[in-house]
Amino acid sequence: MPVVTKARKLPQRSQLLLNLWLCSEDHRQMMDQSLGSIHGIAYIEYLVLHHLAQAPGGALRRIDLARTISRSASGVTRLLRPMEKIGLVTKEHSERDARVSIVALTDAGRERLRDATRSLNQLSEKFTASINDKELARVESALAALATRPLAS
Amino acid sequence: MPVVTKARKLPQRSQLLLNLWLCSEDHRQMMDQSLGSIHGIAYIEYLVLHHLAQAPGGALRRIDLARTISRSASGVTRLLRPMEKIGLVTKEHSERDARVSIVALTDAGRERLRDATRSLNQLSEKFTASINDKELARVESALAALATRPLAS
DNA sequence: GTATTATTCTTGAGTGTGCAAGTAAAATGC
DNA sequence: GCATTTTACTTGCACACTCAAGAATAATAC
Repeated sequence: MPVVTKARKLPQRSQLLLNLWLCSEDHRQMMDQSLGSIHGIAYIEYLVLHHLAQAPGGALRRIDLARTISRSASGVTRLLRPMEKIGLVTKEHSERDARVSIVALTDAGRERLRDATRSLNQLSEKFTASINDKELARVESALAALATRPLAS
Repeated sequence: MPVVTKARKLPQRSQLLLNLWLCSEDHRQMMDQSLGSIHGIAYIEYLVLHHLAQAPGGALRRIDLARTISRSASGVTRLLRPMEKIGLVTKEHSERDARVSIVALTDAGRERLRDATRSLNQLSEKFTASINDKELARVESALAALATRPLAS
């Protein structure tokens, strides 16, 4: 007689994190495709433009950018290369520290960001249409609690 | 005089999705590292084992597995190869349809899943320690609403 | 039954990512 | 000042993933 091990459900917290992951993956794929086909940039590239625009002077050290978007330093190097090539950002040198190189938003980058933001907002509206503002606020605060670092709001 | 464009904050819903993504990425990286160092499997491999265990008979068609874990068919082919090699799963043929190949959990796979689940639960507890059960339930229902397909609970 | 279309899976090519190692420069210790 | 350590960045390598194309089989149309 074969031993049948009953498949068990996971505890609520494990299941929640699994669902968080799957849901976020689906959302990212959708955003990647939409932003890619409409504006020619990936979601992660949008994130770069956005964070640069938020930074004073529209510029950041590469290492700070890397931490902000949860990528490695080498990841940032390779991510920025094509963005420099098409003129969305430029590479500048720090006068104080010869090790650091600064990545700065160009006018073209600012324009692309503005256009892409319109699409992003529409897509986000659509994607979150099923939950109301009250629920939204709750999820927002729960996410902030979960995060291992301060989140923008 | 230089034109200064004021950096604007994003609408709440766009910002929420951005935060959801970042939070989920951090969580995934943490899980990957922990499960990898302790049990030698990636988070995505854990997900495979888990879904196989949930399926009747501990087996699934590759294409169904792919949809469940939000990966492409080719992604599943390459993901399963090393797992077959170390004996966590086996490849079987369908008698009804010669096109499909079935992936089935082995005893070793079941055992690895059981061990890894213990770690996963501990990690999940720790990761979600900052929110209480009530908030947890709210996030759970919000996630279910956001998802484009039914989520397990 | 035969032709056409759809489905399942695998493979090749291209892309994106991290890690480890290497380079250069700054900071620290003495 | 000089040696050591730390920091910022880039590059080589390995790996995971997708898409497009191809092979085999099933389903559908007629």
